[in-house]
Amino acid sequence: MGDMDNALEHPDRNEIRIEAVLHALADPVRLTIVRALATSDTGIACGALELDVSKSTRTHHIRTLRQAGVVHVRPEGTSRISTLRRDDLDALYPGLLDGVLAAER
Amino acid sequence: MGDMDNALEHPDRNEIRIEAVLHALADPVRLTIVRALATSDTGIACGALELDVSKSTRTHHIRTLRQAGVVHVRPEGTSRISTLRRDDLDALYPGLLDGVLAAER
DNA sequence: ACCGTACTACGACTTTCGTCGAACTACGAC
DNA sequence: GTCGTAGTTCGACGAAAGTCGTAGTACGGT
Repeated sequence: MGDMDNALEHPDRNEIRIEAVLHALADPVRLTIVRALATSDTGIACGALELDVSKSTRTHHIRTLRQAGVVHVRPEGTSRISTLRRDDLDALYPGLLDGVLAAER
Repeated sequence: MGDMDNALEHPDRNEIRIEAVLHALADPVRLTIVRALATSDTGIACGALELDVSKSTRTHHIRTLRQAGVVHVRPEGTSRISTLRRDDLDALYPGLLDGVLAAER
């Protein structure tokens, strides 16, 4: 059953590092994902995201976002539903997420 | 006199891209620089920054920040004084900078 | 003019990162 | 059970990024 190295592990709020968050957001694909998640309270399955990258690349980006503490991922059937960890990010870095999302250019 | 490729060129406010800003901020050395600049209205010379990297690396990071639109650099004698482009960043991405700087951890 | 200080330019090297395809696991439906 | 769908894992690859030392430019002081 794999190595369990990152079997849906999420950092606690106090384990989230600003450097990792910024790095996670500093990629066009991941930024697209975050923007999509920001418009959905229910969350979005990886495969339902409109991205022109392969499946494995999608997995890679979602994992990066998850390990950075930007998104929460929960299994649901055969899917993985991602949601933005808005409350945690707002608590740690008030304004950061809003500022990033304000850049609709 | 070099190639003038980036002779203190700064992007206009409307040329600043969020992706470049986030990438610029997503490095520990540059984050240190930004935090230092945030506490100084007069600006700081590259050499006056407390960093354990070489001179050329310092130049590299300051250029990255400048080209991303995060800092403004002006010559002053033999020094280059860097200042945070707080107004531009706040106008484009309100809250972003404050959020990043809130992370004093 | 000379010298020292402050920084930049240019390679070079190493590491990280984004990307992919192929093989694999997990779950639901039939 | 079989099949298909949804994601993951594992290398592998090329591109980008951080680091450095050396050499060079620019400016101020003497």
